[in-house]
Order: sequence, then structure tokens, then C-alpha cells
Amino acid sequence: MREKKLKEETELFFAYLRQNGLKKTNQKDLILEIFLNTEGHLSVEDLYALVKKRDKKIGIVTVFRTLKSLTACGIAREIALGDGLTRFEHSYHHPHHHHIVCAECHKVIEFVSPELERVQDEIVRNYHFRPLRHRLQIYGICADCREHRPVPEARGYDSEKVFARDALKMAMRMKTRAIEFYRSAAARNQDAAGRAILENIVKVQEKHLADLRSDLDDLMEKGKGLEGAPMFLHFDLRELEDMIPEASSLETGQALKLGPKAVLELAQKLAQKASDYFKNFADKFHETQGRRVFIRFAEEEIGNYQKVSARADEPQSASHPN
Amino acid sequence: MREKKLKEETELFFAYLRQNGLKKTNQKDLILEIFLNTEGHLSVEDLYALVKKRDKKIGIVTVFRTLKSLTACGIAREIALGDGLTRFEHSYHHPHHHHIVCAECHKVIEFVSPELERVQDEIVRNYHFRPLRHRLQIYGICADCREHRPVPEARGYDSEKVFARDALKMAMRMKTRAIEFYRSAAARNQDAAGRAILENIVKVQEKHLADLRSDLDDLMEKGKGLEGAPMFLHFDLRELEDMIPEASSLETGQALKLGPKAVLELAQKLAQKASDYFKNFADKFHETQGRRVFIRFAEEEIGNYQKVSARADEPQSASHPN
DNA sequence: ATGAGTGCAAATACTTTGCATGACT
DNA sequence: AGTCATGCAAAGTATTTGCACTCAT
Repeated sequence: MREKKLKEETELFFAYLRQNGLKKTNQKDLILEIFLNTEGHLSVEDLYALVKKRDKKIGIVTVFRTLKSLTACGIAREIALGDGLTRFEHSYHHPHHHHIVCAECHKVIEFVSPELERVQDEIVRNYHFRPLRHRLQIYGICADCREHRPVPEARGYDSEKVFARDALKMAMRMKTRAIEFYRSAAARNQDAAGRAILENIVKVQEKHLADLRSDLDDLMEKGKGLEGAPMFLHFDLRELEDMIPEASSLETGQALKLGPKAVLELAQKLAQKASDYFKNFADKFHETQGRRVFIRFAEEEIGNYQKVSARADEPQSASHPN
Repeated sequence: MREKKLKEETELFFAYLRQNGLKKTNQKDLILEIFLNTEGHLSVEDLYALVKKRDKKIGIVTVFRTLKSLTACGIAREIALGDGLTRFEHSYHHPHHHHIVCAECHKVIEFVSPELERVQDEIVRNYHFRPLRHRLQIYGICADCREHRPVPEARGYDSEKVFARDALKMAMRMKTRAIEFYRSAAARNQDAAGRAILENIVKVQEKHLADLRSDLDDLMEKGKGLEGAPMFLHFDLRELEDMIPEASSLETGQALKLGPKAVLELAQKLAQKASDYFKNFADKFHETQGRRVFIRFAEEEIGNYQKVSARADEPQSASHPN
């Protein structure tokens, strides 16, 4: 897994060198290797120190020059955390994000917030700018420092995996809410045929939720230490809640009576909404594991609806199949 | 006006010097004066060039040192716009804000967005950080550059005044929406006494709107060139719209019948909501003209309600007073 | 008169450039 | 063989510090 990724990035670098008539050297190889195997936010000096351990006679200028190439081909990304040093972080398959820096212990939290991006986009458009890029740094005091707890040793997480973890968690939360909605709607529905479809939807959704959970378990299994990683994808629960209504909102004073057609329409609308939402989410990110989670989820939502809809078209008797 | 502000800032600087056992010199005076009279985002070199015009033998070190003092006492604020230079902008009575920078012509738009701040606050809290400060820089291409229009000469606006202008505009927009709401509610209301109160509310609100407009006119009169200044306070219309409902939402299928008591309750709720919203807004800013607009508006909302409410308590016949 | 302020030059910190030598294709 | 890369030293940029002299309190 890790090896595969390293290889991909190495390939990318060599391709970049080839395309620009640049030469492959041991120094570049070593600098790339050490950069890729070190998570976190390295200054040139930091990386130089690490590189020097393996090759005493390498010069810091070469580190500067190599980092410039790595930035140009998208493997590294320059960041400024406010201490006057240019720092570098992994860029390849690592989504754009922002930083919260503890002013005391200099711990750095990385996060991405689609809501924040949305608000920014609106503002930029309002001023008739075409947005190119943006940077947000937030400085604060972390809970550990505030409570005078010992500062935990800095850990670099694989943000690719953390992002995938959070994407799965987000999908699961949406699924859980949808299940609650359909279950409650089924219980309230006075129309027997409509109720049967709602119950079928609940089953399909539960299967989907179980699949998501098993994906998450696999991921956590493979990526040891992932449990400790802070949330990377900051998702706004209110957006989810807005998307899937309370089942009680279906009732308009009278008893709920949703026939098969109404139920299918409702289910299609919700599936489409969720699918669009996740597709839109995916568009915000470049090729990453988290993005793939979103795309798959969007497709599965539509697939789930089709399953339910196909089943509803079967003869009425088919309420206990197989 | 301008002189008064300059004097205030000068006083503040001298007080700072006194309190720190530092000495007043011609060089410091000159640097302060030129800084205060120059809007925009000055680098040390920029300011040095301006200062040198007036005093050939001043040294750049003195500019560095004086800017440090000005920053310490809150007259100047360091900013980084991504070009590697430390730039300085006015800080005294100038609210915290963010920057949108055109990557082509380097035009800078300053803006503040309460919604953005809210989202950020939520995120920071979510990671258990106590927020200290944050910086957001957005890079993009401005409309002028995109359409290959000549770049208008850079203009420095007095952001204190621009902020006040936008605060007034925001208040007026809210007021306009409220008037629409009450007018429409009056037209729909079948209850005569309730309608009379609604009509009175409309009158009071129209008076308030006229006052706001006259404040805005005064401001624009005094601050020539303010028309051209881009919006500084970026307010989200949806928040306003959420706050004041559509009058049609009052109807629940049947004809609208709101008695005096119901109308007063409604008016009080809305006035309180608007007042709280603006108070909360004001809390986000340090002592500025814009902040005072918010506070005054918040108080006037409550005052308006009291006027309406007192009037409603008069004998019923009092529908054509004086 | 005391002590901070000033302006010069020198130092510092980070980064880039020039150049002779060495390494890749 | 030719060209790019490397590592050294040197230069560059933004800012700070040391110091002798000046000026404000």
C-alpha cells in the first residue's frame, strides 16, 4: 500500500524530470525518499538535517532545488505557518486543506471544510474575482496546552487515509439518518403497500450501511494508528440534517397515507439529493481515496433506489421473496 | 473628522511612548503622520520612500523601529499578502478583515464576513482549540484583469467609513424587508384592530428607514469617493431572509386573523431577534463606526417596538392621534 | 545630565545565483 | 560528448543589532 504510493510519486517525479530534460541523481532520489517517508510540515532545514544523516556530503542548496522541483510536479506543497519559514507538506493525493496551529506547542491540525469553501467561493464571486487558491491559518491554544497537560508527541498521519476514514464516517452518518427516516415513515404509514416498500428500503439501506461499516473497519485495520488522528474532513451536521427531513414532517395534521407511487417518488428524490450532494463533494477534491468514497457513495445511492424500485414493480405477492 | 482621528491616533502613540519611557522625536512624528495619511498596504520600503521625500536623511531602520512601536500600540497591523514582504495597514478603529488579492494586478479587496467567522469559530471549537487569531488570503483574478480592461489606479479607502456605510446598508436592507413583511401582513389581516397596529408598525419602520437613509446620505456626503469603494462587510442575504419570514408564511390555510395581542407578540419577537442579531454582530468588532451603527440599530429596534406597544395601549379611539 | 533615539554599518536568517567540477544519458 | 547537477562560496533580500553620536526630557 505504502510502497505502491511511494512508487507512484517516484514515477511522477521521474516523468517530470524526463519531460523537462532534467537528470535523475542519487541526491534527488534520496531527498524524495526521505520527504515521502516523513509526514508533517518540514522546513528546508528540517529536511536537510534528515537527509544529512544518510549522506554527509549533500548540500542544502540541493534540498532547496529539489523541493522546488517536487513542488512543481505536485508532490510537495509550500505552506506558511506564520513562523517565517517556508514549510513543505505532501501534496500528491493529499487534498487541499487548512491549518490550525497551537500558539503554545505548535501542534498543527489539518482540516478541510466544504462549508468554509462554499462560503469563500460565494464571497470571491461577489467581488467578481475568479478564485485561484486561498490559504487560511488559524492560531489558537489547544486543549492540551490550556489544561497544562503534557503535550503528546507530534504524530504525522497519512492524510489520504484519514480523509477516506472521515468520508466513510460522513456517508455512514447520512445513511443512519436516512434509515431512521424511512423506518419512522414506515411505522407511521397507514398504507400497507407503501409501508412494505418503505420497509424494503430500510433493509436495502441497512445493507448499505453494513457495507460502509465493513469498508471503514478494513481501513482502520490496515491503517494502524488511524484512530488517534483528529478529524480531517470537517462536515457540518446541519447540512446532513437539512438534506434528510424528520419523518414527522411528512404528516400534515392527518394520518400518513403514502401509496407505493408516493413512496417511490419520495425515495427517488432523496436518493437523487444525496447522490448529488456527494458528487458535488467529490468535485471539490482531486484524485484521493476520500474522493473515491464520495463518488462510490453517490453511485450506490442511485443503485439502491433502482433496487427498491425494481422490487416494487414485481407482482404484489413478492413481499417475502427468495 | 479626519483631523480628529489623526489626533486620536497621535495621542494614542504618544501615550504609548510615555508609558514605555520612550521619547518623542521628529522622525517618529513624521513617520506616523505619513503612515496615517496613506491608505493601503505599505511595505517598509514603500513607507521609507514616502518618508524620505520629506526628510532626506532619515534611515530605514527608524522606519522599521517606528512601525514596530505602531504595531505594538494598535495603530498599525502586520499583514502578509503572499509576496514575501511584510506589509502594514491601519489597525486603529479598523476592524479585523481578510484580503482578496488579484494575482495579475495585485489589487487588494478587504472584506469581513460574519458568516465566515462563524463557520471558522465552529471548526476551531470542534478541535478543542481556543481561537486567538486567523488569517485568510484569497488569490484570484479580478474582473478587470479577466476582461483585459485597463487596471483602475489603486485607491485606498477609509475602511472605517466603508464599514459604516455597509453596516447602514445592511440595516436598511433588513428594515426594507421588515416593512414589506408588516405591510403584507397588514393587508392580509382580517382583524381590524390588529391591522391598525400593523399599519402603525409600518409607519414607525418607515420613519426608521428614512433615518437610516439620511445617515447614509450624510456619510456619503462627507466621505467623497465612498461610492467607488467595494463592499467591505460581506453580509449574507440568506441570513436576513431567514430572520424575517415571508408574510405569506403567517397564513395556515385559513384567512389571517391576528388580534392586537398576537400582532404585538409577533412584533416583539421580530424586534428582539433583529436586535440580538445586530448586537451579536457588534460584538464581533472593536470600537468602530460600523460597530456603533450595529449597536444603535439594535437599540432602536427595541425602541421601535416600545413605541408601537405604547401606542397600542392607548384608548382604542386613538387611531388618528395628535 | 541622563538615557533613549538615530543612522550608519555590520550581522543575521533565509534563499538564490555563479561557477568549477562532477555525473547522467 | 554534451549537458545538466552538485556543492561550494558569494550575493541577494528582508530584517535586526551594535555602536558612536545626537537629541529629548
